[in-house]
Amino acid sequence: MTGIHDPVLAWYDANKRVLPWREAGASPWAVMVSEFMLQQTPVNRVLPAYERWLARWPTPADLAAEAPGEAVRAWDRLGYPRRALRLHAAAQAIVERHGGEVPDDHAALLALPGVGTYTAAAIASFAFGQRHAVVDTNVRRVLARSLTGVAQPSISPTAADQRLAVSALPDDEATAARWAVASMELGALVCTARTPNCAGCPIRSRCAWVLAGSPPYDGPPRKGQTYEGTDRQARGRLLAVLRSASAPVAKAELDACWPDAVQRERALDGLVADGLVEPLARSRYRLPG
DNA sequence: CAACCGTGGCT
DNA sequence: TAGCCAAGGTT
Repeated sequence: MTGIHDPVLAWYDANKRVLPWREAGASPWAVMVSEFMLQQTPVNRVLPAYERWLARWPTPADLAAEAPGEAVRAWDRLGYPRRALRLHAAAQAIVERHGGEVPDDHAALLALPGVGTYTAAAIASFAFGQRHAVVDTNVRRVLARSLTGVAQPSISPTAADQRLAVSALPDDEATAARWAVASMELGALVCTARTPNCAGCPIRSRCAWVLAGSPPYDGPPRKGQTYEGTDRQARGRLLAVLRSASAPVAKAELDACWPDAVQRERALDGLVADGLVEPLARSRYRLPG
């Protein structure tokens, strides 16, 4: 399996995208911001928000000093706005517990709000050059195909995925760090979910899935996520109104953005419970101050 | 652990 | 067109 390292690393050097968080001057904080934004949001949509965010808050302390609502507003339409709240809380934790510096320790990273197994490993690897299995959906797919020989990885991450990724990690720290980005980039650009570009793949001659004749996916059906008419959509509508408002918003204005009163109240209550919306006196609402 | 949590582009 | 998918985390 080590046979796949060199071709993927060489492919990466020749084909990697130029991304701001990969520049030599990118700080650990910049890497961390990018990782939060990239959780379930495509690169192209992250780029503008990322640039604005770092220009405004170049250090964790800068963000920590702001009201959380400003983070939610600056999050714009990246989706899953709780990530903005968690990034803000993580910035505060970094100031309080780590002197304002993004920690380089995996366990310390994992203890931050909004940082799970993947993000902790990604920051430790990308920002600090450490050796970690950085297992995201791209890497799971690359390993599922090239090593396991199946069209798609399991629906949700498993301990087996993690073990496989650990076993595929180069021994040398610097090489492991390069492998982490490179294997992820291969999954993003070539070994894609829908229509992989196997003709352009540096390891097609060693890929277990290709060698098996590229058999189609035969696992359980993937749950298609509906969106129309869901609480999520209602929450999105409500929050969009509050994001664009510069002053507290009257309840009546929120009522106008979603017809079903029961669902609307549930969504609003949920936003308040999540800390994304702050209720004020006289039935007015705003982003948390 | 399954369900929940946004938003938009692509096929 | 309607689904599928996107650098996950939390409960």
